[in-house]
Amino acid sequence: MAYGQTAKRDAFDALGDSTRRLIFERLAVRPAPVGVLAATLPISRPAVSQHLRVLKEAGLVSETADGARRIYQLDPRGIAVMRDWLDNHWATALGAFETFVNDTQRKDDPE
Amino acid sequence: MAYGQTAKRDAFDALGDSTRRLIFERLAVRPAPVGVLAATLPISRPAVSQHLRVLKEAGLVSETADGARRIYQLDPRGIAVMRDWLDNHWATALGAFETFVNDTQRKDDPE
DNA sequence: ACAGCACGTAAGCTGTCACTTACGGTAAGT
DNA sequence: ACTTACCGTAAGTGACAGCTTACGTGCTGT
Repeated sequence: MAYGQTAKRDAFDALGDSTRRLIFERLAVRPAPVGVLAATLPISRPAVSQHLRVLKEAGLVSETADGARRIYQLDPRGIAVMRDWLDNHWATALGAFETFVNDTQRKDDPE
Repeated sequence: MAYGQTAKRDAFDALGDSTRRLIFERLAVRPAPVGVLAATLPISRPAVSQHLRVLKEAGLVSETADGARRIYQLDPRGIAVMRDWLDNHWATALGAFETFVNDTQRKDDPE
């Protein structure tokens, strides 16, 4: 499990920024190089590069060299890690909720 | 759809902080009041309160009054919003990837 | 070989956010 | 009624993170 729980950078940290979520959504529609992404965003091109590095370290995007350009696209591994985390904790919460109800219904029993 | 895409605060913004992810994980195991959470965390109790407010605004946790204490527990709505977002964009990315391959395989055709 | 393009990195600045201490409010116990 | 416990809010501070400009590198075409 190379991508056990977290990558070099946590995927949730990466998607915690709204600009990176925008980039993520653009890449979901269509893989693109840095310049194209920067043209549709209100920030400079180096800023997009920095965001892409964070997303890459989180395992959310992958890089493909194409001459002088670098094509970025979504990476399924990072998304899988996030989904697993959500599902796992949600399953735990469901079990805990039953225990919680059983513990508290002794003194409380609404309809 | 009261919780269409985002709540008052985006769920990804809320889980972008590692301390809030810790609180989230603790609440997944077992609903708890503020004081109990703060006792197991390296930060003060008011700090935990502030984090809980962020998580609540994001629809990730819900509050239940129990005398002077406030029991916090996970809220399925916020988690569902995040999963939907991930699944939706991932599905989009899969479709886009096919288009991308079709466009680029004209000059490239590996096995 | 040289000019031009696409991109990453470095350095510096600024705003935001997480944390603290101090305070006020509500509920339970004596 | 008074004290104690549990909690949220306000105000202030410090650190981090995102942004910009400037620069260096590698690839492409003429």
